Amino acid sequence: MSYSIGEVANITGITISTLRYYDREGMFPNMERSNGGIRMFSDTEIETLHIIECLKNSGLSIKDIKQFLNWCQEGDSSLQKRRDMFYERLEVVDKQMKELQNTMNTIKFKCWYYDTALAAGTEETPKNMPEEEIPEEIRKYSYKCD
Amino acid sequence: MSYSIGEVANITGITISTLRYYDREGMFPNMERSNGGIRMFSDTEIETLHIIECLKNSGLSIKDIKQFLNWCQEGDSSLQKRRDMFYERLEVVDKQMKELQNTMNTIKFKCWYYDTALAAGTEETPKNMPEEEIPEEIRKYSYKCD
DNA sequence: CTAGAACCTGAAGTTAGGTTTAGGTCAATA
DNA sequence: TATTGACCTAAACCTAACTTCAGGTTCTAG
Repeated sequence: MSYSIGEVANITGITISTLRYYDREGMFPNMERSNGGIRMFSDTEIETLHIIECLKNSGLSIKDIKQFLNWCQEGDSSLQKRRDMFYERLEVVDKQMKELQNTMNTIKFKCWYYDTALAAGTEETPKNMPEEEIPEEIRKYSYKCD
Repeated sequence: MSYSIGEVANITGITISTLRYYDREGMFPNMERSNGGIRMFSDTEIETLHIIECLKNSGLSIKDIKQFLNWCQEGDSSLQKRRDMFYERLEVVDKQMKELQNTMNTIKFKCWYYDTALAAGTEETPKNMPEEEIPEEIRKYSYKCD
């Protein structure tokens, strides 16, 4: 089964120009072309795109992702490097999740803060509220400096 | 209590040049200067930096964060807009967390995949493994197209 | 009072990750 | 066979978010 660039764009939600850019960067070393020079994406390339998205989300640059894809081309001799890379990503994403949880906590605090302000008609109300009146779940995220 | 730009850089981990850039962009509308023109950050600015980080993590651009900080300057008349913005961020960050969880699942699958490959000496082993031999927790992330 | 560390400004430079443009070619359909 | 929609390339362009540079000022410790 092979797909045109437009089909892949539809399947994955990645734009055509980005797909061509990835190809230019060498992300699809095994992709075939029709006689007329038209790209023929296969399931291999779709899976590569899945991995590219995953590694991008984990904070890797396009350059580093290309490095990983090069290792894949080298075969079993690069297994250790590839394993280590994924374990490193594991740690990084774990940190990202914790940071995002902090972000979420601050946002939840702010949602309470503005709900309270709107109910009272003024920001002064939540701003001056004594700690023990702040809902327990968000109390510790009030982050007051002064 | 007031802090020099260098102290703030130490406290927050944000570089001096970034702090100056934020100031140039108007993120600290109430910050004072010494007679000689030197920036004097207060706890208000430290808290603003905390919010800037939070909103950046939630996917907002510097321009949009500036917009929010402008609303803060307008006082109680902008409470509704500010509330709505935080509820929107809530949704966005919720999506981000789900996406990051997917990323994590793919990475965990790959960790298993490469551990298995290394133990066997070849990638063929995990690649051809029948589904029921893949550990249950990660089985559904194997993402095979072919 | 002087040395040097830390601060200041405006303007130019950098980088990643694409996107757009211009000028074509390919392929399925009427 | 002619159209037309999808595809192709190389090269230029774009944007966000900083960072660096050059040249000058302020502040603090000896």
